[in-house]
Amino acid sequence: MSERATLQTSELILDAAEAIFAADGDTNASLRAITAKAGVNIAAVNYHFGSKDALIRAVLERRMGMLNQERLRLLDALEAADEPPRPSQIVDAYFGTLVRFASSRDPHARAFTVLIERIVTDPSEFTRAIVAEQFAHVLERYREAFYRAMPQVPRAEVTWRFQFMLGATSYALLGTRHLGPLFGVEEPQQRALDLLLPRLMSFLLGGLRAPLPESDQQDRPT
Amino acid sequence: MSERATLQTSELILDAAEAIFAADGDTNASLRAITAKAGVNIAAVNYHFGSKDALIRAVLERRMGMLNQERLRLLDALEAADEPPRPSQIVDAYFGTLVRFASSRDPHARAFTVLIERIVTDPSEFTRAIVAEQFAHVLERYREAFYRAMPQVPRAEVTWRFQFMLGATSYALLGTRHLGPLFGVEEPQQRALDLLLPRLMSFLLGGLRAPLPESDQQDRPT
DNA sequence: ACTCGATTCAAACATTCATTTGAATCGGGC
DNA sequence: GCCCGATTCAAATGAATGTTTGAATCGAGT
Repeated sequence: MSERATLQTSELILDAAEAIFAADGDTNASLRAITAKAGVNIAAVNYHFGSKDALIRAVLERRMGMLNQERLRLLDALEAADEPPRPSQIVDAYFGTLVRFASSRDPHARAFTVLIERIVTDPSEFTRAIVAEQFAHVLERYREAFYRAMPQVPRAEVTWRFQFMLGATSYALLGTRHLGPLFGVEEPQQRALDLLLPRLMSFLLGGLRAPLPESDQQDRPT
Repeated sequence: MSERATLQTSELILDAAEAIFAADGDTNASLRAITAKAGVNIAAVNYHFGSKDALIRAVLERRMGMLNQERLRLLDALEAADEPPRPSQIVDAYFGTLVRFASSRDPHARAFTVLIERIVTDPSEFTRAIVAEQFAHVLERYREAFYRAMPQVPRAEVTWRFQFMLGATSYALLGTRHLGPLFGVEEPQQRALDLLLPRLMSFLLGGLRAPLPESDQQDRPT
């Protein structure tokens, strides 16, 4: 079974790596732990992927494509409509997609959400570069969609608020398992995720539509 | 110089560790790199601190105390006033303190800000436990201050919004060096930090005061 | 001038890691 | 039924890590 087996072990490794990277971090996770969880030999990683770095890249690229695809699909639909999309619709297309991904019944998808959120704040130049490279064009399209939907707000202001929204969403997702104890919040996991989206949406839109800070005339129009 | 020298090398190590932990992450940073930067012998770490873990704890505790002190001082002042503190004042006392810390001219303080923000999302149980243990009582006091300042908002809602604000602030601080390239934002570092606080404040208050999500009657009053 | 505890230092130790190696094993194509 | 490329495996390799060791060095107290 030369071909079936290859796919089998490759995906066994990818699944195990996804889970262990999410739990322990990418540099902290050892190939021995990953291959043990996958039930394959250590050398299989280098045979199928070439190196640990290549494995990390493969794990990330496998799922980021899904996120990108869904986000672009929703944005295309919004922009194809008669009326120009409203900010709340863009926010839902971008952040709602991620939260729904995190709320998925698929434990692999849930693990990946934690992984991707962590990597954005990671110190490793290598992993952040992968994420940036994969997300760049989607972020660009959404940023421009926000610009068009909020023409009265200076672009620098919109960019910052986009970034703030990313942070709030990141903590919302990481929080249910990492920050929760810090707050004493103890809602059941799945229920917390179900309630999360409307709560997060209210907050994001409130922040996005907040009055501009005083005396913030940009002095350097781009 | 038995006593002077001890303080000297201890603090040389702490300063170097702070910088390298912030740059590379705590598990990723090696004692050899730290002691090389500090200009001391490798064994000095174990002699003065006992272990790498103890060094990490020492680095964190040294500065978290400052943050806690300032945050409690400001909150005490607010609560000692005639009128009860308004949400915007509490937000400024908590998040403004952090941003001002990050905008400090002291490069050590700036490095520490990045370090602490990273650790909150770290996979390592060990470091997160230290941060949680150090911050717990301050978070608790601020959370209750928000409860009192916003009696009409359900407590669970306030807690979540507090957490969203933490995330937005975290990305605001990490962002100027990590996420910036991802957006193509290229403002000079210091100027970006000066403009950051008013921008962040508008966003946080907008989110905090946003209308409640529909159909969010809590069904389980605590 | 000397002694003694505190501190520094170079070297070694034990462990863990990613990666490589070369033989063993598998299974479809002739 | 046999062969050969693809795949798996146990074992070894070499580099990097935190920690320990024991001798060398320092400097205040007498």
